Amino acid sequence: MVKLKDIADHTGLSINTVSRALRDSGYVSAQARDAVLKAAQELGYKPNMAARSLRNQRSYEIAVVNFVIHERLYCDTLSMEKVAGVQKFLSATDYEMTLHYMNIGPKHEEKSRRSFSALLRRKPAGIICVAGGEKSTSWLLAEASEQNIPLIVISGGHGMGCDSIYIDREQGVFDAVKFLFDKGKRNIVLAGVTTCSGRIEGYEFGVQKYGLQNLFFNVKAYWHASIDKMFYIGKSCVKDLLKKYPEVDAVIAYSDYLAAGLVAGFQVVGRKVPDDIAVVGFDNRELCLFTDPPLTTIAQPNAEVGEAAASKLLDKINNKISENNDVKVPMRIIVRESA
Amino acid sequence: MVKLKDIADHTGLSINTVSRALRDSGYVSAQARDAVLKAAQELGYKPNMAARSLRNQRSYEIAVVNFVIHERLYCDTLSMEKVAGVQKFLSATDYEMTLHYMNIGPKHEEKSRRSFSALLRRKPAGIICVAGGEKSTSWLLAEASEQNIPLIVISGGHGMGCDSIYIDREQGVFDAVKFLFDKGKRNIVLAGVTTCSGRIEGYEFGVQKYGLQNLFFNVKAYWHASIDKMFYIGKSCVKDLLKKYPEVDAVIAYSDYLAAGLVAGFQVVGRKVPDDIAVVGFDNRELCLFTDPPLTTIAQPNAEVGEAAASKLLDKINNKISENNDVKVPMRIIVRESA
DNA sequence: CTGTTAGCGCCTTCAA
DNA sequence: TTGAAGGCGCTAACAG
Repeated sequence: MVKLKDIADHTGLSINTVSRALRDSGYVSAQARDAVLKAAQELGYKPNMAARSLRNQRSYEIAVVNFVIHERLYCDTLSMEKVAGVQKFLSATDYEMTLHYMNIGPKHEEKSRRSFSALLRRKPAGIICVAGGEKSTSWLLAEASEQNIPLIVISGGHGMGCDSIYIDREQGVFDAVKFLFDKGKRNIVLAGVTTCSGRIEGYEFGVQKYGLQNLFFNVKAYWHASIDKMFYIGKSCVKDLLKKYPEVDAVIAYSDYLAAGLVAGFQVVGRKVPDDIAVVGFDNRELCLFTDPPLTTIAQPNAEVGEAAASKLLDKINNKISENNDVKVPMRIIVRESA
Repeated sequence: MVKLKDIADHTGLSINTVSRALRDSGYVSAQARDAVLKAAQELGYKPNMAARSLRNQRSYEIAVVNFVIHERLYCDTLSMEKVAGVQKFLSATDYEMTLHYMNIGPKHEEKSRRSFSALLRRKPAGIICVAGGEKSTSWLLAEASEQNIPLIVISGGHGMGCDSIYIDREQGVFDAVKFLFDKGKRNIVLAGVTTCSGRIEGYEFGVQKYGLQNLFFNVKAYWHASIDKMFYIGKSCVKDLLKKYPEVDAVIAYSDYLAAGLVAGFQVVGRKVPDDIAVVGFDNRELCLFTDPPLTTIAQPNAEVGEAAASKLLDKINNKISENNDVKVPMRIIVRESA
């Protein structure tokens, strides 16, 4: 393994000068610098991160914590695409990404605390929390900041009291309203639950702006209902929806699973999608490809979000930024055939 | 941070004795051992892995390489569940899991080689390749073994010439044949492509054993066709299938996407699933929940496979096993309503 | 601008 | 059975 000493021997300089040259930390003549860089290149030098970590008393590990709100979300595509984005960014740096899973919710709190402590004891250079927008994890932010470990949350909402990259659901739904309005739809229903953050605000802003009626339809599902249940609810709530809003000509659903159910339900009662009623989903799940017709939906740019989070975290680690702030990332409409 | 010296001071022993006691490497009196363990517990000692790595000239990083055969497979659920299984196992050890992505196929080879070299230069303690069953990656196995880095492949086939955990597709399809036979089906078609490894063998073994006709139906799809295309092929091949095998009363499809298409296609032509024709899919994708009726399928135990791979890799790292061998993991049928 | 020195925490000699 | 010494590769502090 090529080490500093090898470069030192090769160039006739001291180990220290080589080290300074490679780290670009000044006090090196241009001549020495060039010689070192050339030798390092030729010999294929790679720093020994273990030695560097030991010396600097800090690791070069970025821990990504995937918050698992629900058993089925262990490998949720939306999260995993973000993780892949983080890894993509880090692969071009000296940092390594480690991946961790943590259940949240009251009955997992003790175990989560223990595993988070274990994580902190490894002193990662930074932490990225994926999907950790829940209030129930504030203890985690506190612990990390207490130990001075930079942390960024990828979240569905802003104002976490820490750095965050957040998906602008509000704008996404607003865009969907605009999209439907431009298609000539004038009676746009939002089908969701009262707690579906961002979506309601974006919807209300949209209908207000375009002078439309606020037609909120509460599907009365649990936020974390199983996905097939959500589908079933969508399919079976169609009658109620049509009774409550007979004039409806478009629906924005708070999840693709619900939207898929609605599409199936409308078919059953003989309403044509999208001509009679347009349907827009949310999240761009794989399922969108298989509904009939395929589902137009509002997508998160997951990979980009992951990359942005990693980039911002490294800035924070290197003290390029100081005060906490939220970076907003836009959603965009994926147009298929349901709207 | 609590280090060996702290425990040494606390117990009045030397650093060295403490170290030996903690690592259970003998030459320590029972008395000293107990005192050390107690102190370590009390003080909350955790080894400094950077120091240990530096000293031992080896890392405690297990690199998981997720092979990406196709753009959409970056975050394929089947792979990611395996990754989660690896992480679950490792979280109870001193090892860390890092995650990497690598495209395979001729046009990515150069980049892959570079990124694999970069990975090897970090000297991971071991490597787990997920979905790396392709011949095109043999160079990778060679490089790892050249550098003496233990490697395990999670694969769809055996006989990789290295340690592997492989999913027994053959048995999975055989079980499906048995399952359908027990349901009274006697004209079971296998719908797939000629290259879908394991499935054909399992099918042929099954029909032979139960004295059935070998009814293979070639769907003429590319192995890596996009998933919506696969669905479409399934839907549109129904007529050909019925023409070729009018007597068919069950179909085993080589992928859930194809199976979902078949279900949709049978509905169009008025064949009832499962009464007229039973359909069994492969992989247990999320889509199975949303077909009408929901899809019975053959599932891989992904998490278990990941755990098994991690366990076996650590054994290999610690020289508990020597010669290469393949561990076969069974698939199992998930019964829903399509069969 | 450059080189020497010391030490991060751990583990492997080797001596007691 | 125990302890002392040395060094893994790197970088900060200091001296030249």
